Amino acid sequence: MSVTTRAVESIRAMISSGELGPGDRLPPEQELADRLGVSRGSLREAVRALSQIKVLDVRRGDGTYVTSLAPSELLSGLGFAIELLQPHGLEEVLEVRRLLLPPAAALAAQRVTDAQLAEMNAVIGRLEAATDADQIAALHRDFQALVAAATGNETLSSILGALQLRSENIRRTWLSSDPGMRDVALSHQRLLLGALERGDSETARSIAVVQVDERQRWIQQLRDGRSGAPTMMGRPPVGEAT
Amino acid sequence: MSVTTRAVESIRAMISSGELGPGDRLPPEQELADRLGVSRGSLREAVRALSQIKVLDVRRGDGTYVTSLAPSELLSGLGFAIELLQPHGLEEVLEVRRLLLPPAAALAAQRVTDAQLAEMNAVIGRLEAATDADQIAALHRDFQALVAAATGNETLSSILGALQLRSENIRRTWLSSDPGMRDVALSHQRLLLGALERGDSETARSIAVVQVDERQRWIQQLRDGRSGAPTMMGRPPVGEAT
DNA sequence: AGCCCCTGATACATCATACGTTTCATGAAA
DNA sequence: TTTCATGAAACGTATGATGTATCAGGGGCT
Repeated sequence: MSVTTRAVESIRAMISSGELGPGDRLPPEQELADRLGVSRGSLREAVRALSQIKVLDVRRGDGTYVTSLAPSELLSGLGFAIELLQPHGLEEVLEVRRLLLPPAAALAAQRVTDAQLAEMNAVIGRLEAATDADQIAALHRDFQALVAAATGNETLSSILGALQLRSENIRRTWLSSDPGMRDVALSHQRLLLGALERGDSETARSIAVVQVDERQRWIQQLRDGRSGAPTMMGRPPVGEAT
Repeated sequence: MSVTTRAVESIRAMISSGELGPGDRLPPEQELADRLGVSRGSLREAVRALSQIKVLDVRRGDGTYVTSLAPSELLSGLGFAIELLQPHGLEEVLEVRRLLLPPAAALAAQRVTDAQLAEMNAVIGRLEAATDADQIAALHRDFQALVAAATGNETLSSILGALQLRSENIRRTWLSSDPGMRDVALSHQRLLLGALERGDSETARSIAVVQVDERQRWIQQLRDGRSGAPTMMGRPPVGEAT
C-alpha cells in the first residue's frame, strides 16, 4: 500500500474513530505529515483526494477542516462520477431514477411542508408563464428538486439530484420536441402538486409512475428512431444526450 | 480556482470530450504536467484525487490509465462516503434502501437468469445449515447482493451495495437478537426466491416491503428501547450500529 | 472609547529537483 | 523456443524554497 493511500486511510480512521469530528481542524500540514511519517507532498495528495470528495475542506492561509459530513455534502461527489458514465451506464441511471421517483413522491406527500408547497406553487406559476425551452427545463428541474427535498430525506434528495444531472439534455430535447409535450408535462406537475397538497401518497406515486413512463417511452422512441431511421438531419441530438 | 483543481477539471474534460476513453493511457506525469502548465507535484494531486474515485488507475512503473468507467467502478467510491456519514445520515440511508428494495425486487423477478436462481438456491441451502451469527449475516448479504445483481442493472446493484455497507452491524445484531428471527428471515428469503423463480414481480415487491418493514420496526424498537427504557445492561448495542 | 489600518505569524499553494523502486520490453544465452 | 539479465521509462517519495492568503493583535486616528 502506498504511503499516500496509508495517509488517506489514517485520516479516514481519525474521523471514523471520532478523534476528528465535523468542523474540526486538522493539524498543520507539516505537523500532520511528521506525525503520519510521510512527506508533506504525500500528505497533500491525501488531503487533496479527501477534499475532492468533500470530506475535508482546505482553506488557504487558514487550515484544513473536516466538513459537516452531511449527506448532501458527501454525496455531492456522486454527480461528478455520474457525469463520467458511459452511455450504457446512463441508461441504467435513468432506470434507477424510474424506480426511485415513485416511492419518493409518495414519501413527499406524507412529509411536505406548507412552505414547500408554496414554493412549488410559485414554480408552477413561473412554468405557466415561461416560453424559453431552457427556462422551462430549468423550472421542471427545480420542481423535481423541490419534490425530492419534500421527502425530508437529504440523502435521498442528494441521490436524486445526482441522478438527474445527466438527464438535463434529454429533458430539454424532450420538452422542445413537441409543443404539446410542454402542456402534458405541466399538467402532470399540477396533478402531482395537488396530490402532495392533499397528502395523498398513493396518487402521488401513481403520477410519478406516469411521468417516468412517459419520459421513458419518449426516450425509447428517440433511440429507435435514431438507429432505425438513419434519415435524420446532419447530426442527431446526440453525444452527451445519449 | 487552484492549479490542482484546474488540472482535475482538465483531465475530466479530456475524458468527457472523448479524447481519453476507458482503458486509455495518459501521457507520462512530467509530459502531462508540462502540457497543462503545472508542476508534477500539483498534477499528481489531481491524479490522486481522480484515482481515489476510481476514474484513473495508476500503475507504478507503468503508467496512468483511465478505468473502465463502468458504474460499479465509479460508484464504488460511494461506499467510502457512506461509511463517513453521521448517525442521522445513516437513518436516511436506511430509508432510501427501504424505498429502493421493493421496486428492485420486482425488476429482478423480470430479469433474473437461471444461473442466478441457482446461485440463490445455493445460498439458501448454506443458510439453512449455518449456525454462526456472522456467517448467517454474511449469507443474507450475499443473497441480497444476488437479488440486486439479478436486476441486470449494475448501477442499481452498486448503489444498493453501497447503501448496505453500514447496515452490516445492524443486520448482525438483528439476526442474533432473537433465535426465531433467523427462521422468519430465512422464510422470507425463500418466499422471495420463489417469486423470482415464477417471475412474479408483484409478489417479489410485496415480500421486499415486508422484509424491509420488519427490519425497520425492529430498529425502531431498538431505538425506543434505548431512549425510553434506560434500564438496559451497561452499554447497549451502540455507536456505529445507530 | 471605539473603529480602522497596518503588520507579523501562520498555513496553505506551487514549484523544482533529486533519487528510489517497479514494470516492461529487449535481446542475448541456454 | 524458452529463460533470464539488463536498461529505459514511469511512478513513488522526499526535501527545500518561495509565493500568497488569512487572521489576530497592536497602534493610531476619530
